[in-house]
Amino acid sequence: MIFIDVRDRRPIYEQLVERFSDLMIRDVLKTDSPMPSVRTLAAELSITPNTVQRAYAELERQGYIYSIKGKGSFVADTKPLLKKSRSRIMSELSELSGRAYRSGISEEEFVNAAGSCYRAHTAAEGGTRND
Amino acid sequence: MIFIDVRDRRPIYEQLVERFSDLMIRDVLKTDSPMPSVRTLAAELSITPNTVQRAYAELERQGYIYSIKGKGSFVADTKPLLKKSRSRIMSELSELSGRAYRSGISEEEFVNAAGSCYRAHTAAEGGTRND
Amino acid sequence: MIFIDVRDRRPIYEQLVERFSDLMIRDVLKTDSPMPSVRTLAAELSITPNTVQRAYAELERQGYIYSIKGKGSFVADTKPLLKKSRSRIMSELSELSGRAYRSGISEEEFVNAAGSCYRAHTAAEGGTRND
Amino acid sequence: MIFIDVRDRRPIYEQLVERFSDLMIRDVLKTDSPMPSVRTLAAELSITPNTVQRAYAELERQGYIYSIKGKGSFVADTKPLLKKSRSRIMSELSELSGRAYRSGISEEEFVNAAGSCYRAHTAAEGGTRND
DNA sequence: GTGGTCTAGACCACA
DNA sequence: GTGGTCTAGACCACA
Repeated sequence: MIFIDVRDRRPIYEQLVERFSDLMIRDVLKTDSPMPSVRTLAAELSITPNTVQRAYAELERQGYIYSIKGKGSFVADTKPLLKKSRSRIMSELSELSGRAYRSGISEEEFVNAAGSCYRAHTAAEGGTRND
Repeated sequence: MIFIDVRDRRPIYEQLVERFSDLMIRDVLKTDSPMPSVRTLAAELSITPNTVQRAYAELERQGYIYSIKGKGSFVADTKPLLKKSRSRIMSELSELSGRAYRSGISEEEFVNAAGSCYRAHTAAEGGTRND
Repeated sequence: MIFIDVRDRRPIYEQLVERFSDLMIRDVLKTDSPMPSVRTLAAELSITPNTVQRAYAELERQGYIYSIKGKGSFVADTKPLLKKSRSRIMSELSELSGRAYRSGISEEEFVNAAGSCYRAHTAAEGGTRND
Repeated sequence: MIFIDVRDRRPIYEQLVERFSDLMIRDVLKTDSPMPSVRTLAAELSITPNTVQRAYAELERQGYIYSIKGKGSFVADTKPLLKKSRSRIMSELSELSGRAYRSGISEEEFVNAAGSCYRAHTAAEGGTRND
């Protein structure tokens, strides 16, 4: 379910954070369901528990999971997170479009770029997701 | 040519920076043409020379104008600036579209939002530009 | 005895939870005395029984009331609840004062703020309580 | 200047974050001045560079320092941070005082507790600071 | 068993 | 030189 992309130049822990948060947002991992234990996942991916731990710590900091000492880590309710994330994206898009306008980028150019940038991500992560 | 929007909650010097850089990017103000002197502009806009000075300092820092002691300020060549600005906008748009994708925003929704955000800026600043 | 503040922007069920828990903590509502039935209270306040139900469910979850099927809801013993709540408040106050100290807030400023914040709540809720 | 308290049960990296942010807020460490390098500080404190790195990462995340790869870490401008921190503390104090009021804690009790909690922190960290 | 911290050391990219 | 990531392993508190 979770794979590490060796060609990806980003650190492993960052990849893990993205993969997991993705699965939660798409509701593949349901609220309150248990995450694999740090050691289990480390063994499965053949990486050190430290790196998994780091990813989990970041996921917890961002509100995607909650950890209970001695019990394990669990998927948090990501709905409020999603809402906040969306509204933030929209406000950044607004700021960005203003700068685009002032840099002489036309509406057509801007909208087209938005579309092709978006599709680039679908392609890039689509493959990984189907594994 | 330059107007201050009293309803705009941003500081005046920031408005001036935006208005001037705008005129340069749209090539209304040509490279090497002289900027109005600090005192002249301050008198015209009925604001303190200090505020104009601050705007000019910021424009110089950003590379939009250059100053020659005893002669005044002049419009810089903004083409390289523009190129850098555009490529930065595109890379931010790419990063943003990835986050949109991962937040469950569809391509259609993202592209539509890009368009309407852009048009919001055209409407808001359109009046100033035609002067 | 129970009023809804239409100007209060919080959801009605949350207001109900606060009003009731308040009355229990101040011992206006005694342990084991019956709560008004869901339908009665809903009619009295001209709100839907659903909202009252939600407030009661929350009060039960927090330990303020207990429900007996077919008989109704009753006020729980709130003394242990109170003790826990107080000790939690004190530990949060301790944590907060540490952060205040480290943010350069003086003892005088902190203590004064504590007092005026407290009085703000007395004023705001004073009216409701006397009814 | 920086010491680790072995009796402190909190993790070392957390102590480091607190000590450093403290020094910045009290303006002992000035904006843009260089932080000791990760390796230097690790050697000085006889701990592993990893732990220092972790503390620096947290300080950067919180906005206290900024790091430039290959150049080092530097003290950030903490003034806006301070302002935000203070306003947050005040709003939490307000929320807390409301809960105190509703838990039957009197104004006098609350204000006194605020004072003695505050003084506890002065005492606890006063000694460390003078070293 | 679980998460969380730390050690001692390696290697990378960047300047 | 600098910060940043990772390994392989130890130990702790908590359940």
